[in-house]
Order: sequence, then structure tokens, then C-alpha cells
Amino acid sequence: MVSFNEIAQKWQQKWSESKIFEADESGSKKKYYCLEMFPYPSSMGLHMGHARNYVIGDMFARYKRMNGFNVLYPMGFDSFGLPAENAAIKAKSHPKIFTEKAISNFIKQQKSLGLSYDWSRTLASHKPEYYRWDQWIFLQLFKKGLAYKKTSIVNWCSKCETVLANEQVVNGCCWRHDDTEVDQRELNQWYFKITDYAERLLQDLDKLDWPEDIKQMQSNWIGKSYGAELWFDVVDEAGKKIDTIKTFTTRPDTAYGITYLVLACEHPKVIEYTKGTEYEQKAKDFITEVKKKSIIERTAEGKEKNGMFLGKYFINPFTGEKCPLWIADYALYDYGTGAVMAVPAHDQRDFEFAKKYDLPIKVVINPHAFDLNPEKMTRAFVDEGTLVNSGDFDDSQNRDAIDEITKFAEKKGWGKKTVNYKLRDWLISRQRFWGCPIPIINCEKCEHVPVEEKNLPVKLPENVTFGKGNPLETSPEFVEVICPKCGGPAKRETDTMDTFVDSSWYYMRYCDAQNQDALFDPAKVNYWLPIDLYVGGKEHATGHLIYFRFFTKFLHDLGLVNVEEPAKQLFNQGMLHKEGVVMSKSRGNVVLPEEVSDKYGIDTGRLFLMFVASPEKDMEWDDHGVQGAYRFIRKFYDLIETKVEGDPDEKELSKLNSLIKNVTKYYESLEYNKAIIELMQFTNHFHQIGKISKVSAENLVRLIGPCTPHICEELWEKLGNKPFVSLAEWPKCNESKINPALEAEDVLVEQVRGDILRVLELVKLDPKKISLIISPQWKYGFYGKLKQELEKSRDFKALIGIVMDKDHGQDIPKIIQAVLKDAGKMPTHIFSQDHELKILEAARQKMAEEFKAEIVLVKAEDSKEAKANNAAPGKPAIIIS
RNA sequence: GCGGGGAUGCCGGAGUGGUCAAACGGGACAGGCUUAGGACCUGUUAGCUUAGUGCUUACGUGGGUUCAAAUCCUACUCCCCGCACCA
Repeated sequence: MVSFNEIAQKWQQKWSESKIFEADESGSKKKYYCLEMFPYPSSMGLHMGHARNYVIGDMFARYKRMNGFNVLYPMGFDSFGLPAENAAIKAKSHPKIFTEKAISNFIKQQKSLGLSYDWSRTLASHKPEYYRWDQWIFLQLFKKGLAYKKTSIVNWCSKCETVLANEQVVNGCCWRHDDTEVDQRELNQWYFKITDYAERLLQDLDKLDWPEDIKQMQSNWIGKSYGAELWFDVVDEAGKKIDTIKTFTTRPDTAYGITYLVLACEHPKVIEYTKGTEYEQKAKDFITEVKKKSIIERTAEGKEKNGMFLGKYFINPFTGEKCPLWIADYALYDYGTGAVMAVPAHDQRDFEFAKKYDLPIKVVINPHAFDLNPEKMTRAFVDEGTLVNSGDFDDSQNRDAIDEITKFAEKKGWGKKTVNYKLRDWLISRQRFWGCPIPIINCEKCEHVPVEEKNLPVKLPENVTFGKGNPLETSPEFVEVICPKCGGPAKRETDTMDTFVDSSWYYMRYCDAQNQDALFDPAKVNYWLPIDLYVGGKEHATGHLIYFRFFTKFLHDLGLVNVEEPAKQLFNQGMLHKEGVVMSKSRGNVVLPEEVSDKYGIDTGRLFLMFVASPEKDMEWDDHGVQGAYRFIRKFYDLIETKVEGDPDEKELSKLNSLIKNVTKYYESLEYNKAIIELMQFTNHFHQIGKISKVSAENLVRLIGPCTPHICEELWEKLGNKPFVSLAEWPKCNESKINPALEAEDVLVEQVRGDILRVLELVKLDPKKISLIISPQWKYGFYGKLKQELEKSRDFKALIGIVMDKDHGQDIPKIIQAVLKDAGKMPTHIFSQDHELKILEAARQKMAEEFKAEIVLVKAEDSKEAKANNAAPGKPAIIIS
């Protein structure tokens, strides 16, 4: 028996030696860039869940290659990050050692999956050759004012001992530790000003061939809303103006209904306004109280709202009314201006708050049917309506008033039309060692001084102590530096960058991975970009997939790349489950590729992963199912290895071209499961027949090639072709050869045969001993004719079938049945489908072979001919009259 | 609450107006092969029946459109996944 493992190893070696998957920019082929999100090289290695992800991309890369594209299909490693650092701390070792060991293990595993990567372009983000250019990009951002340091409230994970970006906070918890709620801390941190790109990030979503849900998620995350900024004079008890405060609202039409204003706890004005007053301590206590609560507690919808009066007032310029200024936990400092103009009559949150603290409720919009009574309202009225109590705007429709009142406010200098985004600037500082150092020197005199480009990379020091705080701070050689600007003593920035910075441009580096002088050669990058197909998980929807779009736009603006969007098409693969839950090391339900390939060969594993479910769906790993895939592979191998003979007939050509057509269609749309079904049906058919033409065999091998590349290479060679099927041309469909009627014949023949077998079973007769009579086209006087026939051939035991014209009606079988009983014959089977002679002939042939019996077709109309055809006693025959 | 996606036979999973009791795979059952098991091959696998190409019931639930619905419309139920006091 063949060893699929030996075959796999043989071809993996040949691929590697011949470098056939290495890509360059020369030649006239059209380029195709196929990419999977590069992995974090976990020391756990990879399991079938990862494998599924890679095989999806690999099949497409192989498919495109065979279709004559110049395919770039690289792999690299997102190798900075916390797990390696933590492992190193535990083992009192260095993260680099862990990381590089993990990488070489990954590569080994990926190679044994038969993935067709161009390994000459591999990169790893922890290497100075790579992160040097992280730093370079940082400096460009810094120059443009898009990298800046500010003090603000940030999310802190106590387990990671570092700050997190907004995108890394999931349900109020750390994205790595879903049991650890993030704390709020006020820290001085580095940010990238992604908000400057909010509008473009939103607009360009339209251009992308990405799954709708991802686009929707990004759009929600960016959270654009149109509205107005309204400015209010803040006054003291006596009515003296002390300040102006800005609020953001999407409902300027309710401006006449403002009855109070709330500030978020973090709002700096809270301290300012209460300083030295009786409210100072109370406000501080209130803030402390609020901050004790977790993010979830504070921000979940429907939570009870708390607040307190701040002792100050403001003037609503629309009405001239003096209203109180409050602090409240439901106001978010992060959103808008951190201050909310409250209109309790028309906003549910404001309504609840006003009810609780007995603040006035003023109706300014009435429903069309009746007038609202603020005393009796049980909830805010948030629908459309007509303005009242709104000065000159009374009686206008609130929808129209939004714009009118905004214009009015602008004219009066009370505010302006504005657009607000939920998207926050990207916090990239991390207080950890195993990341890219931020290339900044902090000088007391000169503040943040960028490291000169020629001095890059700022390398991570070797002599650090892990354990407490940021290890970088423990290296005096790293920290203590001279300020490049003033020459005085200064300290190097010890924060490292979020690893999502590394992954924001790696796909560009693949285009020119070995470049020592620049982050890449723009010509090369422009040749390959954009990524034509990007394969990866949904979980990156509002993280990586926004960041890398931002970086692309920034590098575009620098003139380094032509494209504004990194990836044309995005494909989200489904998760692999086992025992009903996602396969993962921590759950302990992983299946390793090695286990599968040891038992069945890796092609079986690949086939199974692609066959069970469509790639974008979650699927369940099933050990029995794998055996099914294995059975198919063996059948397929056996067919091509031992049963290739002859030339294809018309029917085979028709089937073959249909196959090519359908499989191509399914590959193109990444519906591999459907493609494989077609391939199975085709293979099974010819396996059953017991032979296949060489033409079909060669096409079949090419069509399955991307899925099970190793055995296909082997079979391709066995068929007498030069290596490699991986480089062979994709079969072309010849539509003119497709003949559905011809293909349908097989089905009919099967039916006839099935019918006959069924009768044989019914009458418990051995097919070798029975006379078979099939009698079609009885038109007139069939009863008598049939009777005659029956009289003539006494030796038959069963009438197998009668084929009739459709217009004979339903009663004919009954009549025939009666005739048969009359003649004292065995029960029969009758079928009335309007079979063609050809089909009968095919069925006859098939059965003759199957039962090793001589079966002839006889035209019973002519009894001489019947005799001539051996329709004699004891001899099986099919009689046609 | 808002947004997105689902619900198909014992299981996974195709199917999106007729050719559907529904691809393909798994499982189960029966038969063949075999000393036996495995592997392999053949058949069966909604129910009732038959000489049968017949009847009934079925694609989450209830209504509707149509000569015809798993497929279209509508209401509802349940499941998953995002966002979530966003002013």
C-alpha cells in the first residue's frame, strides 16, 4: 500500500528544492496577492483550527497560480507580544529564545501542511530588521503630528500590567483575559491620531469587497453622527459669567427644552467649578464612588443614573433661562465633548435622571395627535413631532428644525454644525518589554525628541530584569542617554508599541522583505498591492482591520504606496469546533495536524477541512468524517493509479466539461465544499465503472490538486507528466461538449437496472438463470400480443419490464398484471418511463457484465429475428416487441 | 434596544419557485467478499402500502401569494454573533 506520508514528504522536498512557489515582480503574468493574517507564534504550535485557515488561502493561491497568475503568497510571524514575555519570566529565560523556537516549530508545521508559501519572504516582527521600520513609521507619524503623547484616563489590565487600546477592551475586560476587568488610570501615554482618518476610513468602506458584517462593525465603531456643538455660558449663583462650556448634540431641535446640563466625571471643569466651594469634597467623593465601579457597571444601558449638582449654572441662550449644572455618571467623557445638554422631555436618559432628582421637564415637541403633559409623562417622547415652546420655531416640524436651529445658533454665535465620531485615538504605549521600542528621547528641556533616523533601530536591550514593572526601566544603558537636541542628560522612552503596530504594515514588507535600506521599495509594493484576498478571523473587525487600513492611508499620504486600501477582498473563515466548542489549546480539545497525517496523510486532513462545511462557516471536527475523506482519497488514488485506459466517449467528455465548469465556479467563490462534492461524484462514477480515460484523469488530478496537492503531484507524475501539477494549467471548460441529456442517460440506466434487480429480489431468482423480458411500446392490441408472447416463451419466469408510451394511462400496469397472473407467471415489475432504446441497451450490457450472463435484445415483433437472437429456452433475453 | 446571520432528514451539511422525500459525507441496518474481523463492494435508511411509476406527512411555527413553495410575502418563536446609557 502506498504511504501517503512518504508522498507528502517527497513533494514537500521537491517544492522546496525547486523554489517553485517563490515569486518575483518580473514577467508578464497578472499579479495576485493572497494572504492570511500572520500568526502569533505560540509555543503551543498550531492545530487543525489554524490549519483550516491556512488551507483556505493555500487552495486559492494554488488555484490562481494554475490560472496563470503571478502569485505572491507569503507567511510571517507577529512575534512580539505578551505570552512570550510571560513564558520567559516564568522560565527565567529570554522572550527571544521562546519566540524563535516557536517560530521554527511553526514553520515546520506549516511546511508539513503542504502550504505553498514563498518562504524567501518570511519576516518576524521581533527582529530589528523589521521593527526598525516600525520605528521609522512612528517618526513619520510624529513629524506629521499624528503620534503624540498625552495624559488621560486609560484602560489598564492588571494581569498584563500594561495599558490597552480601546479596541482591546472587550465587554469591559481585557481582550486577553476575559476574567479581568480593566481599571481606569490616568497616565501619560503615546497615541496615534487615527481620528484624523475617521472620515476616510468610513467612506472607503464602500469600496471594499468585504463581508457586510465586518463593514457594519467598522462603521459602528467609527460611529459617525451629525449634530451640533452648542456653547453655554457658565455662571455663578449671582449670575456672573465665569466660563463657556461646549456640548455635543444630535438633537439641536430640542434646544428650547434644555433644563439642565451634565458633565462627565472625568471632565476637568468639574474640579475647576467646585474648587473652594462646599461642593468640592462632595464632587470628589462622587467621582471616587463612580470610579470604583467597573466599566460594565458604569456603561451598561439601563443602569440607574446618579449625579449631583455642582453649585453652578448656565444660561440657555435660546430661552435666556438659568439652569443648573450637574455631574452625572451617565455622561461619557470619551464621547462628544464630555458634556451633555439635557432635555428630559425628549431623551430617555435625561428623563430618568430628571425624575430621580426632580429636575424640570419641559416639552418642546408635541406628537401630531395630542399635546404632552410633562406632569403625566412616564417616559421621554422621542418620536417626530411639532415644535412648541420654541420661540420662532414653534409649529415647525422637528426634523426640519434640526437644521434651522443649528443655523440660527451659528448665526448667533452659540454653536456650530459638527460631526462627531466614536472612534478614539489609538493608544499605542505598552509598559512591557517584548515589543518595539518607541524611538523617542524624553528631555526635560526639549520634551519629546525623536531619535534620528540614521540611529534606528532602537534595539531592545539584553540586560534587563523581568518581573516587576516595565523591564526596560531596569536597563540603565538603555534609559540613560544624551538629548540629541541639547546634549543634556535625558531618558529614553521605555514604553513599547502595541503589537498591532507591527501588524499594520507587514503585508507591505512581504513585497520587499529583505530590503536593508528602506522599509520597502515603493515600486515593488505598488506592483503587488493591494492584497487581492485576505483571509483571517472576524475577531479583528474593529482592531487590526481598522489599524492596517489607517496605516495604508498614512503611507499613501506620504507618497510611498499608491493604494489607499490594503485589501480588496476579505474572507473570514469559520471556527473549527470539537465537542461543540471552539478548538483551542486552553480548552484541551485540539486535534494536531501530526495526528491526522500520521494516520491518513495530510491530504486527507486538508480534504476533510475543506469538505465538511463551507469555509466561512463554523464546523465540527469529526473523526468519522475524516475517515470518509480518507476513503475518498484512497478511491481516487486507486482510480488514477490503476484504472486509466482508453479515450473518453461523448458522455465522459460531457461529464468532464460539466465538472470543470462547476468546480471552477466554486473555487472562484471559495465554496470549496461544493467543488469537492462535484469531484467526489465524478470520481465515484468512474470508480464504479472501473475505468477512466487519461484525459479525464489528468483533468481530475489538476482539479483536485489545490486541495490535496501531494498525492496529486504523485499521480500527475504517474500519468507521465513532468512535475509539477502545482504549475500545470487549470483545465478549461469546453461548453460545446456539455450534453445534459447524454449525462442523464446514466441515471436512467441506473434506474432500469435498479428496477430489474428489485424484481429479481422479489421473485427470489438468480439473475444467471432467469430470462429477462423487457417489452416496450405496446401500442395497440397489446393484451393479445403480450399473451402471445407469453405463450411462445414458456421458459421465462418473470416479466421484468414493459416500457410504454405515456398516453397509455395508469390502468395499463394493472392489465398487464392480470395477463401475467392469467398466464401463471411470477410477479413482475413494470415501469412505464419512456426509455430510449439506447438506455435499454446500456442496461442490458451492464447487467450482462454484472451477471456474466448472455443477455440479448430481441425485437419480438419479428419472431424470426427473435429466434435468431437466441431468445431460446434457458437463455436470458430482453425482448423488445 | 440597535445591527448582522441563522433554524433542512439520526448527525454534519447542500439546495432558494416545478426535474425534491431533498446533493455529498458520516452514522445505522441488510447483503456480498472473507476462516473471522477490518478494509472494500452493493443496497436500504419519513410513514403506509404495492405488482406499482401509489397515498400521506415532511425543510422552526402560524397565515398568505401561486396551477405549483424548503425555496416568495407576512407575523411569531428560538439560536448565534457584533455594538451597547454614543447625548
